[in-house]
Amino acid sequence: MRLETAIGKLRGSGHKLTPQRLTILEAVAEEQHQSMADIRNRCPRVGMVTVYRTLNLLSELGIIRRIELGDGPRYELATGCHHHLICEGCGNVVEFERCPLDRERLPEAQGFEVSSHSLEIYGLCSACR
Amino acid sequence: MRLETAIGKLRGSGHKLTPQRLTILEAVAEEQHQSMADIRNRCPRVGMVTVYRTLNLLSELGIIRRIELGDGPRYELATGCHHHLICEGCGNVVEFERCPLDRERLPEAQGFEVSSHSLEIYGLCSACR
DNA sequence: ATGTAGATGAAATAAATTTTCAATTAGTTG
DNA sequence: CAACTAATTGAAAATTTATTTCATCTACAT
Repeated sequence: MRLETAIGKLRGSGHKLTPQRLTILEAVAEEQHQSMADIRNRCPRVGMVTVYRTLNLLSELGIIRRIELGDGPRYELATGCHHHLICEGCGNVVEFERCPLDRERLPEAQGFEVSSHSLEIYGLCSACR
Repeated sequence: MRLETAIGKLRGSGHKLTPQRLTILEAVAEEQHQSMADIRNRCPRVGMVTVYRTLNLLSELGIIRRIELGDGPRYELATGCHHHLICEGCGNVVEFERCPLDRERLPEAQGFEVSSHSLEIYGLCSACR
């Protein structure tokens, strides 16, 4: 999802676009799986309360998503595909692009309409093996 | 992973098997994605501190895993495959068994040795559509 | 049975998150 | 474009969640 789409969703659901919200959105969009600390560092002038509230609002609207990769909560834009490799040795996380999902085997048959997904693959990185 | 395997891992890494740890392990094993509240309800006689410490220990040992499905942290046995359908409308979560991953497309080539994974599929359940 | 390193839990502490509420502002309306 | 209003912000307080401390206890090796 592009930033513009996110802003459209926000406005479309009757919320105001404030400079704070824009800053936070940009912070989350800038890189994958941002921690609270990452986000607050990128938004030094936005009050903590607003950061928490905005992350909750954006999550509820389905614009961003909270994920767990081993340490605390992290946030990402709720785009179609996220794939993470998580090393159980050193805790390092890297993304990869190529989607290993077989669409044929997705459970759409149950009446569930799939919009996006997040995949966490656990194992050992080459350094830790 | 069966409970026995988990116990083996725990002991094998030089930790003691206490009744508290066993209770907590059983609580996590009993059902998928258990919340802190779920776990504490199932372990009423185990002190809060021990619950937190044990969940951290078991996570570090790779026996259990912390995941995020929309509300707070949840815990599961770190078995090979977990697949969740998360409705963005009502927040409901259901599991499904059939693994939609195409092993061929997993990034083992990068020297990463895959041991397990967790997949979260977001969308709308039939009721919310 | 005994010894001991490791484990537990109550209390205190710290960290993370939410609520409250007065002041501010985005976006509409005249 | 000035005025209005409901939504938003943020400082402080409150609450919730998680960790540290430390005296006591116990699993398990001997």
